[in-house]
Amino acid sequence: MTPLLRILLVDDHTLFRSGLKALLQRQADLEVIGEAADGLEGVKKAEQLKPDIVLLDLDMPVMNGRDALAQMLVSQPELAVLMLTVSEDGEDLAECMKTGARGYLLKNINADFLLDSIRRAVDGDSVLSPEMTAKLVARLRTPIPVAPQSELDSLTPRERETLSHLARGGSNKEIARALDLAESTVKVHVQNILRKLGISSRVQAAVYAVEHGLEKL
Amino acid sequence: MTPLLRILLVDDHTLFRSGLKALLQRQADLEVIGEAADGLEGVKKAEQLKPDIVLLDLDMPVMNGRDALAQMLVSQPELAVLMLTVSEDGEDLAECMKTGARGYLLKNINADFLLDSIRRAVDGDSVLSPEMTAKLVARLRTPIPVAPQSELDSLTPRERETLSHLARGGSNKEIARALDLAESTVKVHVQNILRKLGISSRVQAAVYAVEHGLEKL
DNA sequence: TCGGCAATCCGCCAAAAGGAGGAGGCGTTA
DNA sequence: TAACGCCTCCTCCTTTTGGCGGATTGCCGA
Repeated sequence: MTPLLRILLVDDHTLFRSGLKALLQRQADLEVIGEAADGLEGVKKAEQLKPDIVLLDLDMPVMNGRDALAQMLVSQPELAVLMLTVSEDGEDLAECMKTGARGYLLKNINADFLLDSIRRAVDGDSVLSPEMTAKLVARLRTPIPVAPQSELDSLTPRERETLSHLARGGSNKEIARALDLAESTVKVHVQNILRKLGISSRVQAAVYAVEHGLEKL
Repeated sequence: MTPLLRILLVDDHTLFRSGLKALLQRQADLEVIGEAADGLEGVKKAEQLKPDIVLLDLDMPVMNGRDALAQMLVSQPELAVLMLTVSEDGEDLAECMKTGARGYLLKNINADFLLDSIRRAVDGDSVLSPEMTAKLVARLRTPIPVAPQSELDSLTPRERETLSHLARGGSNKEIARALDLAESTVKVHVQNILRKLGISSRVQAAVYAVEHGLEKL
């Protein structure tokens, strides 16, 4: 016999979960082992129950599906997660698949397609709603323009220099040595960087620097 | 009744065409109106016969499927063309879909999937073999190869989770709140992360996380 | 010439991080 | 059973940060 596939349902609509559960339980090889009504609860249940697959809604209170997905994959990178949502947004799709969702299904799919998708996802395949396949292909045709130059220009040259050293992990004292400054001066620069970037810790500043290709300066 | 879907088969294997034709003709709503054994011939027939959909092989003499696809779309931009091939190469897939193929199917698919795909493609949907969906998604993820696992898998799940929060700029206290832990526990995790990654500050850890695509997790 | 700004420093303070040790629980594996 | 790794938490300690408040110099443009 085929091993039982243990399923976790995460969706904030109780009725939707109930219906889905009834539908899935009719299959001999499927078992719903848990439910959650928001992302945070979903992450916890995924951790506790170690399901074979998670059906995850996108739009939920407390923690949305995207973040929940990310959290689940941190502790269980091989977990099969199928997004099950109403969002036909190509951005949502791309984000989820990039993050590592095993599939992205719209709630308008029929039962057979869902069942088939569940089994395929557990086997390691990626599955998409037909409509979303088209969106993904469209994305392929228009890569992504992106080129945001930003509040980075509001930084003074010295501040940028300080930031680049900061992003390499130096302490204020080390940065001061490297730039031949007093530590107090470096602290002032760091303060200004934080204020201008609207953040509150040097760690965030470092991440910002890396994401803007500033760490190599 | 549903209108007849007029199909053109382009494949250099005669036997494959025969079999496919027999299969398709069994469907009341499908009709094979023409065949071609190479890309050039395929382009001509597509021009003459104005089919609703073309099933097009990739590897063919005289003119390959990619070029034939491009040619067909010049004169009939709205023509539905399904690539039907043995190539599981992600490059082939991406090229064909960029050029404008309506779908990319491997020859190992079953009949039902093919019939379903034909009807969906004519309706304007994009269709992919399940295996190729995974390849496309993988392409989406390429910016972050994730591949260089390295020291990263020396981290325990909890440490990875801690690291991902750290990379978002959270203080130990905030991470503790997020993970529902004591701050002291988070400090232990951070210490272990620093030791395992061979670095000496949380800033470096955050940078490492970002460069390894772990910050969104 | 004056105001603004970048850049350089001070001191002070509370909070956070880094580092070392120990310790109990829990599950897997030898 | 014992050993091991992981997770959890603790204390005690030093160093680093973040966040104030100043201050001085020099440059540039209105």
